Amino acid sequence: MVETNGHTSTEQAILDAAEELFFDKGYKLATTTAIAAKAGVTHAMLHYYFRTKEQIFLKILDKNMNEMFTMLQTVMSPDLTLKEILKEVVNLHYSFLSRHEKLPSLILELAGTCPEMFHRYKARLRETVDKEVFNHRMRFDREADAGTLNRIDWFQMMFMIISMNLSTFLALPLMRNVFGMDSRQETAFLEERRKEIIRTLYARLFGKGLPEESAVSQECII
Amino acid sequence: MVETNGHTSTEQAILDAAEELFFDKGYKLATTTAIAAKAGVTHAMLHYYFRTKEQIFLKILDKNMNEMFTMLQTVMSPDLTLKEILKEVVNLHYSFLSRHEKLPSLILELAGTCPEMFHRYKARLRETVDKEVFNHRMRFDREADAGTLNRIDWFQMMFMIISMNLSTFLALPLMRNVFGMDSRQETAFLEERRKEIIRTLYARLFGKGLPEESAVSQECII
DNA sequence: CCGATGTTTAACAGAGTTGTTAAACATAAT
DNA sequence: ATTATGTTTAACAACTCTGTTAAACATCGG
Repeated sequence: MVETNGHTSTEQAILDAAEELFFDKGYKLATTTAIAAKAGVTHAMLHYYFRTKEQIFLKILDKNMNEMFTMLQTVMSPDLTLKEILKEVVNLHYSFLSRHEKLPSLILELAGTCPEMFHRYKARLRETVDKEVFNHRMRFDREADAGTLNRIDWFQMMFMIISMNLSTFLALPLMRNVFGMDSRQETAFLEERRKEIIRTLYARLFGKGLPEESAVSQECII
Repeated sequence: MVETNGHTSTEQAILDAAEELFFDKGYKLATTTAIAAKAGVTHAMLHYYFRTKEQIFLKILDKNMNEMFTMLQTVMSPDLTLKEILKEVVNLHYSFLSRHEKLPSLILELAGTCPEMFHRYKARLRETVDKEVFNHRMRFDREADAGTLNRIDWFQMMFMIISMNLSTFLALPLMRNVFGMDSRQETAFLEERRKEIIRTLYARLFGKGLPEESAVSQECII
C-alpha cells in the first residue's frame, strides 16, 4: 500500500484524523483511540506507524509551526513604506489565522499544560523576534524622531498587532456560542474586525493631537 | 467539625484545592483524585460533599462568573465623561483580570470543549451586553455626530477593549515561557501594557486626521 | 454510658486511557 | 508454491479516572 509520496494511505489517514482531533480537543483530550476511529483503523496502527501519541503530535505541530515561522519571516518585505508594511503584516497574519483558526488556542494550551513540549520552538521564536527587532526597530525610531509617526515602543506595537489579530480568532468559538452567528454574519464580522484593527493601528501611529497619555516610557521588555 | 460559616473545614479545603486546580489545568484535566490529594483528603470526600465533579466545578465557576458580572455592571458609572468612562472601563477590567488571571482561558476552554456547561451564563451575558448597549450606544453616536469623537461601531469598540485586555493575560504564560520574565519585569510589562491600551483607545477615538481607512460601515453584529 | 448523627476511610466497580504483542493477513520476489 | 516482508487485527496489560458502598470512626445530646 505504499504510495508515490512514500506514505501509506493509512499513515496519511491517521495524520489527517490526528490533526483534526488535536486542533479540536487539544493535546491531552484527543485520544489515540478516537484518532484511530476517525481514521478508520485500529488504534494499534497509530502506534505501529508513530510509536507514541507524543510523536504523532509533534509531527503535526512541527508542520504547523513551520508554516507559522515562514509566514513571520516573509511578512516584512523591506521595500515598502512603514504604513504599507503595517497593513501587510496585519493582513498576512490575519489570513494565516483564518487558515489556522485553532492553532493559537493549541499553542496557549501547550504553554500552560505541557511547556516542555513547547520548548523546542523557544529558541527559534526568540531568534525570529530578535531579527525582526533589528531589522525594523531603528526605522520606527527614526520616523518617530522625524515626527512622521507617533512614538511607540516596538515590542508593545508588535504585541498589540499580534494580540488584536489573535484574540479575534480566540474569541470566535465564544462568539458563535453566545451570539449564535451564522457563517455569513461570521464572515462579515471578521472582515469588519480586520478593517477596524488597521484603523486602530493607524490611529495610534499616525493620528494627530493625541492626549497626553501618549507619552511613551523608554523601558523595553526584551 | 462544622464552623461558624456553615462549611466544614474539609469542605472549604476541597473547594480551595478545586479552584486552584480547575484554573490551572482546566475542567477536564483537573482530576477529582488530584483535587482530593491537594486538599489532603480521600477523593471519596469530594463526592460525599459535592456528589460529582461537575457540581463542584459549577459552584466554583458560579462564584467567579458572579464576580465578573458584578464588575461588568458597576464598570460604567453614568456621571462621568465618555473619556473618563473609557479609562475606568479599561482600568477596572484590567484589575479584575489581574485578580482572576486564569478565568479567561478557562472560559475559552469551556466554550470550546463543553459549551453546554457555559449555557447557563449565555442569557445573562447577552442581557448584560444588551443593557450596556442601550445605556451607552446613543451617547457614542451623539458625540460622533457632534464631532467630539471619531465614529466607531459600538460592538467593535467593546470587542477591542475586552480583547486588548484579555489577550494580555492570555499571553502571560507564553511570555513567561518564551522570554523568561521575572516577576519585576512582569509587573512592569503589565503596567506599560495597561497604559498603552488606553493610549491606543484614545488615539482611535479622539485622534485627529486619521487616514481614510477610518470610515466605518453601518452594519452591526448584534 | 449509649445511641444517633455526621464524617472519613479503604476497597471496589466500570469505563477509558496508552501501549504491547502474537498471530493472521496481504503482497511481491524468488 | 514458498518464503520474506510489511500490514493489520484482536486480545491483553497496566494504569488512571469517576463514582459507590459498607464499614470504621468521631462527636455530641440525652
